[in-house]
Amino acid sequence: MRQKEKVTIYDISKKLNISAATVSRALNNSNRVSLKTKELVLKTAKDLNYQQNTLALALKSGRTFNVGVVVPYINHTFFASVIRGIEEELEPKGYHVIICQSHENVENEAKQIKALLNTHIDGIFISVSKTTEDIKHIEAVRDEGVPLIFFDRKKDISGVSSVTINDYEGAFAATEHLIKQGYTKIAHIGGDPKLQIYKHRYDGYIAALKVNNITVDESRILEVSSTVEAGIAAVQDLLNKKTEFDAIFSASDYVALGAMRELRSRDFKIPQDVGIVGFSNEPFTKYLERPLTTVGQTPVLMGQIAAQVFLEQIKEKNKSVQVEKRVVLMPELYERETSLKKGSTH
Amino acid sequence: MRQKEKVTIYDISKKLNISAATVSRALNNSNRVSLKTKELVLKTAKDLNYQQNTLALALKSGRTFNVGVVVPYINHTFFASVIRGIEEELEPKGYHVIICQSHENVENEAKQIKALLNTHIDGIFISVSKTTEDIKHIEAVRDEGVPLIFFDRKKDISGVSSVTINDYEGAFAATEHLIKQGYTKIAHIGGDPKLQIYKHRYDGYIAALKVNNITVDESRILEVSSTVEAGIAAVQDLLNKKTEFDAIFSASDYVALGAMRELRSRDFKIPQDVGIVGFSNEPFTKYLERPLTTVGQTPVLMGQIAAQVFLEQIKEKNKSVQVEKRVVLMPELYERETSLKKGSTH
DNA sequence: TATTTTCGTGCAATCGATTGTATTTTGTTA
DNA sequence: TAACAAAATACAATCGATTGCACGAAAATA
Repeated sequence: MRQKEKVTIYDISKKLNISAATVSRALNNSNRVSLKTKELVLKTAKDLNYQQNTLALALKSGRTFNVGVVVPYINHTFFASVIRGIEEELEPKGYHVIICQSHENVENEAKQIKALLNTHIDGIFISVSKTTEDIKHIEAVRDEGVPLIFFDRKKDISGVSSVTINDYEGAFAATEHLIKQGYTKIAHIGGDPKLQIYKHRYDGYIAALKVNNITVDESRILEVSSTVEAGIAAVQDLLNKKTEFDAIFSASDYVALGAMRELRSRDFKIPQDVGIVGFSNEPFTKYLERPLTTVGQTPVLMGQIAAQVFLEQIKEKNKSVQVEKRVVLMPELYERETSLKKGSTH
Repeated sequence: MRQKEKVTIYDISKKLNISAATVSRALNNSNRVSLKTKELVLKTAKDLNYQQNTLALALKSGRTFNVGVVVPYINHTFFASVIRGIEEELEPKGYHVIICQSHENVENEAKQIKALLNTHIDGIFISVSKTTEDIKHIEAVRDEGVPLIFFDRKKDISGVSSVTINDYEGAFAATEHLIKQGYTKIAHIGGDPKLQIYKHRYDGYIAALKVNNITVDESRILEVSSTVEAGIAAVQDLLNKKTEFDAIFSASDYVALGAMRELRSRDFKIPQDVGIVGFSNEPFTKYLERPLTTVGQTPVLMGQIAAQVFLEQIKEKNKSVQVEKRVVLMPELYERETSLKKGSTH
């Protein structure tokens, strides 16, 4: 298994007795090469199975046509779908998407970004980890002049574009939906408010209560990580403390799943005794024994738009204008069984 | 936002009035450079915030320290976990893992592989798509002399190593477990046997029936794609055709989920009327209202081993020996409620 | 036919780091 | 102190493609 010899433009130039410069120009369809030579070069390139060495090209041009995407977890459908959206937009333009995961760990995130910068990507898309407070590693991207786009989970850094969804409105709609279904003692199991998304969901929840003249009871509000186990623990916590509640608005589908499981094991009836709404519309929510009401976020669209923002940005890179673009998408509530006390509204 | 000027070894060499060659050797800790110069260079490199240009290095050395992983879907926990295993082994050694998805589409797969080869990765890990029959694009990897490792879903190509699990034994154990629970009319909803994994699961199912003197009823055997929807349709199909069955061994957790949902909506009781076993131990299986019995595959370990095989292979690359290594892992049955007619065995 | 313009090509530098082969400097020994 | 070995450093080619500049030949113009 000998390493196959790579064919270079020099091999072509030797074979045709012309200079490598001409071969390069011919391959790039320069109008400074005669049609005859062009055809000859193209044919020879094909015959020899010439493959352009992208490393050499990247070294010379400074562009690699690779972009990096950093997400907390690749196996969350939400993030996987955003990535899909980015791929759909960028692959037709010749870009290759390098996917990295931070595992919700800021050190990992910094490492991944460093590795990406080191391989000279043309841009970075990032949804920051929960533990990301120090943002030196993110500012470093901007400082190197590498286009940077936040999606879903952002940090406020001037000059950096972002594509997010309106978590506030999503949470507001979810909470108001519960209220309209007749629930009044609505608990909120949210996430760390250091992440804007969780802060906004919390705000939306509070606003919906206030608009509907329901007093906010702090004991019904918990902050947990977004895992099934945390959802189980959260319900145990509420029950142990004898906190009254007849509904839960969770900022995560996984937490909602855990909550449902724990409630069920204690013989609470869903949605009769307790109504539940999650967030993200993970695929499993639809197929649960009792399908989960949840807020859907159009992640593919989010990825597509993020990619478009990136493409605009590299266009403008030469002109020394700096444009910061903030796109906010509207979420949609999927009303399913876990919250329909009164029966389907459709 | 000016592009930060990159610091090169030439900048260091100019500043210290020495040649770039010496700087390079100093940075690489060559013993042909005096300790004094070394220290000077290292200090200056730090002061100027020198970052090695990996593109130049890759161009010269032919190694990029990037490896590619191609999977059908990144959001399947199984694949995500394998990737995690690969990362765990390879990142400490300075490698960067580039993740790609084929979306179960052979053309996509070929495109991704081409893109990877084009960016000069040092190796490729792949779990082939369901639609992969023509394997020219995979043979091309081997022919270019790029180390290639199959995991989970493999094709038989001589000289290519693989890490798989023993699907036969997993299926055998799952089926025999159902038999021991008293089920006799066990249906099998499998996948396309063109994929070895599904063929082996089918074989294990058949073998378990035969060993236990249960006649194989072809009408109880279906082939579907591994989605929830396909599981729903499969059960509908069985019922429409009035096929008798008191258990289902599914080659996919997603299909099992769909099957459960459809059975439940028709008022079948699980596990009393119908026992169910899935395959993969996807995280949601544990948290279903009725937790799903399933076959677990140690995917993180699979990734780790695949990475180790890769590391061995690049070591041996220089010596012109060609070693093909086939590692087969043993799966484990997780007995949960959907199959425990007689109650827990523990 | 002489002069200018256009066209097609080649030369050589460049991107940044590595490395075999000089060459210089230092140190050792007679 | 001359002669030589050893150590430290410099030179220059290399990886593969691109591109500004120069040059010669052909074509257009006077």
